Amino acid sequence: MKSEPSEVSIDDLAARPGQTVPWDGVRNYQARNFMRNQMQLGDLAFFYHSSCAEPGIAGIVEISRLAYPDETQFNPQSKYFDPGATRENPRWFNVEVRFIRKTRLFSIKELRSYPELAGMRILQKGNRLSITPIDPSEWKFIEVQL
DNA sequence: GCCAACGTTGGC
DNA sequence: GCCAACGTTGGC
Repeated sequence: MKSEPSEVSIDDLAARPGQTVPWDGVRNYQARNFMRNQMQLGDLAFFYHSSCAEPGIAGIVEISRLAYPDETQFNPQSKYFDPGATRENPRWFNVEVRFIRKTRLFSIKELRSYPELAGMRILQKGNRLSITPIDPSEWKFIEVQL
């Protein structure tokens, strides 16, 4: 799960009350569907810092609340406001994640260096999804090196 | 700041 | 339903 550290970094998450954050503001249908249809309570995810000086995996989080309607879509003040969404018929959903631990920075450069990880969605050319599923074998390969 | 790649929008 | 134009993403 990608987050810009200037918005929410792994340290920001660790400092929050309850060490949780709603993963709101996602406005891509595929990413929404991963959250709404696939994610289960207790599922683990890598917390990835994107659009920054050192992009890469920076920590591990768990899903602490199942997907529910993203509050920001209803707020005209929010940059994520969606005039096409109603409370009766919400368009966007988000899970909540909880801090598990910080890791060393496992950079995108290093991720790219391992043939074992070449199939990772996040490494594919042109990938723009902020949320992508990860193969269990890829998870293990990375986790033991963190 | 650049720019390739992609998703969305909207006129037709 | 097509597709050009536009906006966004995100590594570099």
